[in-house]
Amino acid sequence: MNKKVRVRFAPSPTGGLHLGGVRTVLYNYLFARKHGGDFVLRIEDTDQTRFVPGAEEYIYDCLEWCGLSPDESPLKGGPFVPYKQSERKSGYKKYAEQLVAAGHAYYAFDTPEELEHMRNAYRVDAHSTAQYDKNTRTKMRNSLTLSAEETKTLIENGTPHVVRIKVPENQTIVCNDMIRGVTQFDSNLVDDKVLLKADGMPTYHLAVVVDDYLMKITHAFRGEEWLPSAPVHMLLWDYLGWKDEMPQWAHLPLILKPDGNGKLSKRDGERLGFPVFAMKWHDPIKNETTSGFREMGFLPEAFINMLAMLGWNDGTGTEIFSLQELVEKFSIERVHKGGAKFDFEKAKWFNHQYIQNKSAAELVPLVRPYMPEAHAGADSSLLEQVIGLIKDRCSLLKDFWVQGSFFFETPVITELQAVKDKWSDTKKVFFEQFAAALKTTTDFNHAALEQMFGTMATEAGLKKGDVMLPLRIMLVGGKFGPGVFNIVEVIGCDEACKRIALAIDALA
RNA sequence: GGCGCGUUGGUCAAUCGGCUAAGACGCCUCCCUUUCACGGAGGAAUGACGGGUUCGACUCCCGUACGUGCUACCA
Repeated sequence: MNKKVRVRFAPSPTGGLHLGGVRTVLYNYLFARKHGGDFVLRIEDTDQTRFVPGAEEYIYDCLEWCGLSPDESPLKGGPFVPYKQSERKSGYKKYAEQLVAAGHAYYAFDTPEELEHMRNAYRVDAHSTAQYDKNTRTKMRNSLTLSAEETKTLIENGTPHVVRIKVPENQTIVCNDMIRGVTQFDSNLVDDKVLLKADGMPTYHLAVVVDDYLMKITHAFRGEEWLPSAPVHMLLWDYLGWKDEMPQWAHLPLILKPDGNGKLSKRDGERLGFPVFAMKWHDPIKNETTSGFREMGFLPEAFINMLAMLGWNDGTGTEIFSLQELVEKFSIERVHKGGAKFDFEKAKWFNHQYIQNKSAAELVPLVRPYMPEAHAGADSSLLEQVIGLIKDRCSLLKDFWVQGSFFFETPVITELQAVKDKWSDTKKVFFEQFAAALKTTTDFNHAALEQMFGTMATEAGLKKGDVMLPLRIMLVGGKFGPGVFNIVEVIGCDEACKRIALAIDALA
């Protein structure tokens, strides 16, 4: 066990990269970095019926945005090219045949109709379907029931056929998992999975073990949904004669939906108003676009940090970790066994922390893409000033616009009624005088302005508190935002006077 | 249905036999702030159930319940 650590993330490019997928990438990445190993990205596109244009490129983009770039991939290349299973197609057949020759697999010629019939005919009760296994394979059309001659003829005639593993009877198959410890399976309950499909492509089961072997993978991390098929993989490692090279397994817990039960899905995100994909995904087949964490205004570091904590912690209570710190602290043994419900509020909290830890200047280029087009080119020093004023009330990058749009455009007043209720001629006169005073004052900074405002209010026989809120609503449009006089200082005299005048008109 | 996996506050979770059960998110109260936030101080809220083992069990074992995953020529 002193081989160089090599791990892989092996997605099937069929759509957006889901939270759970990114976390699997992350744990692979952390483990590889921690142990000075290699992180491989392998594209498992063996199902040609599920090909989705753009899905592969999307994965590369996601990993890059997350800052989790692989050392070897279809894009980058590496010592074990190609890294796409569709391009490795020709390599799998010989292993399937090797298994047939050794008596660990067989050819099966059953049509979909025949399979369907078998599943119904041999089921033990109404709730289940029969498996293709030791009980039923003797009743099907395969090289176990057909003579060698018949089998040969069928194959030579080009009869569609698959290769199935011949699962042994009465064995206990043990999977030793780094997270869960020992799990045992009764081989009598494992079915004869297809290894090589009729189109010549391997199934996942054959492809993972062959490629993990060929690519010298030492540790295989994947979602918990794979645990039930682990015995098939164990058997394959054994039958192919690679038992000593078998990677160590770790089956990661699932990420569940926040409410109710079940695995988190794209639909839940839509229903509950949060993303489940890392980045925006456009499905060219269904022609629908799904927004992602990036579009929502997450910083990749925060997104990664949040994901790391969903199912793992270092035991100290620390929650904020840089990627480098995660690399140092991460250990697969501390990953939980149980699934975690995703909590979007907590996710936002992580992002808030990261935003607060950045200076306004650092935030300028990050916030800019979330500005509406008309203001995307806003002056950087203005932007920096605004960001500095509002960042502590922003959790997402897109919050900067909702919290600060009034710095850039005259707002629509949504809370006029709150002013109107207590409006008076005295106040009207006061605000007119205040606007006039703004134009002549030489000391245009928030502290001086506030003092002037207070003094004038008193002179007009008004309480400062009675005119603060009206001023805020005139300038901001609603009851929110940073200090009113900071706002006056930033938007400047002309704009402030204009908004006051506009509001006075609206109140008339 | 079968098989696998899991189960500490609403959520994420610490604990690896000594618990008066950390911490974080969220929620509530108060302070700060003549707005809303931020920040500060408090608060409510937890071991699924039943048996064992043990001086002692949230921690170990066995059942039960519940949840979840798989049960495709999909991954």
